[in-house]
Amino acid sequence: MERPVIPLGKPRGERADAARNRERLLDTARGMIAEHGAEKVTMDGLAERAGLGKGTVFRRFGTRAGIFRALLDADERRFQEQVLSGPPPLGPGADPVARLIAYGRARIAFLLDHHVISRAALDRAQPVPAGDASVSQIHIRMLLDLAKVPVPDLNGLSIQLTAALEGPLLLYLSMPETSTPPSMDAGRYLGDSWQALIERITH
Amino acid sequence: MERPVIPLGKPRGERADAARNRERLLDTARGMIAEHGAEKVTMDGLAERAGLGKGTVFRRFGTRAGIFRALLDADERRFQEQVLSGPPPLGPGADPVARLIAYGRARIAFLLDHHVISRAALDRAQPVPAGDASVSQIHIRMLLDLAKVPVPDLNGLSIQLTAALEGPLLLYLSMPETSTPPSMDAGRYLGDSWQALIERITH
DNA sequence: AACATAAACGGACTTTACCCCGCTTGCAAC
DNA sequence: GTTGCAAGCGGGGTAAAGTCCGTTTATGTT
Repeated sequence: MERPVIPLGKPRGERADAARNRERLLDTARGMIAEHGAEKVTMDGLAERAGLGKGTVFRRFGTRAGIFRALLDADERRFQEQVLSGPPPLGPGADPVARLIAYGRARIAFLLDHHVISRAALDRAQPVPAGDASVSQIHIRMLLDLAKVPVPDLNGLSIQLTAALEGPLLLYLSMPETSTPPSMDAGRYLGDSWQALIERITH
Repeated sequence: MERPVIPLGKPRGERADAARNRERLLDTARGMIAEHGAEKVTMDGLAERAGLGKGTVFRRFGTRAGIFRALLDADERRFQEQVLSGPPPLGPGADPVARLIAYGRARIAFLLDHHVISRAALDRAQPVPAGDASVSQIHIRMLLDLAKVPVPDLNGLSIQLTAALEGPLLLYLSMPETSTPPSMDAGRYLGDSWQALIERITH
């Protein structure tokens, strides 16, 4: 009879059908991207192919970009695991400068791998899939701190380094010459540049 | 009677009415942005308010983002004039490192001023209004070269510095703390960070 | 098992970017 | 002034994003 004063210890987690449908939608989206490219993924199309209503798709992901962000999140989580507890030099254990360099190279490879989805996750209404960049930024700041880089403003530097790392790929700033899609060469090129930048900054 | 082999020395420049209409559209767009913000500028609305057809708007600017790019271009040109032939330290005449710092500060101020339009000019189909970034990049590369910064890859560094400079504002990467729109403080903050970064890189 | 309720669902509806194509017009050559 | 025509114009048409709201359903409670 009596109603507990605070009846919601947990906000009553996601319903089972909802979870199932989310997976189904993500799978379907992956399939559509593989088949026809990210550009061709429409909300109607996705809904229909997944056998669900359009309203459901929007309820789940809010916006078109949201789908791609969700897709990224999964891989992003795996990436972070490597960074947080994988083997050195990416993971903990190595010299912070070496880790910074390794992080940059790994991140570039990751963004290169995911650049189609990353770009599709961009959204002029809420442009930065904040998760990605922030995590990079926090990690970079931590490593700079560990490396004892003497700099007046650690926060500012980490913002800029994050931008220097992710900007070229997210903004698709000019690769060396070509305007063709990024290749493995580009990864090597950007990785080397990153290393040079870090070495220069850390003396 | 005889038809010249190459009758089109010049591709017959823009027609007078077209030029007039472009100006009219840009003015109208500026007005609408000032009144209701960039988000509220729709192609139909713009066309109607300018007393023109929707088709005309698209013929002129190609895409919605194109309008904002055109708007930026005008101011961008004035900015570049300052950089190319204004007084030092922004213009020529000062020490390259000082110019690099001045350029960054000026650019940050410019982007802050125009951040609404800049952001609106972003377009997931062709994301970087290539003009802006490239010009920054070329200028930065030139100054780095003048400064004789000994770096294995000048091009790579200039790409990264450009991203470091423009990325935070274009991507709206996290400002210090707030998620509120960028303020003058942000400009100072980013400017100081930029200066520190440049000083560190150039020893 | 029946119930209450919040969450999820679906699809019609609205809005907006962008395309198409027949009509009009500025411009230059005669 | 007439004429040829490429360029410009306009507005109806399409497709896709995002909103709304009435209906259905999972889940915790009695």
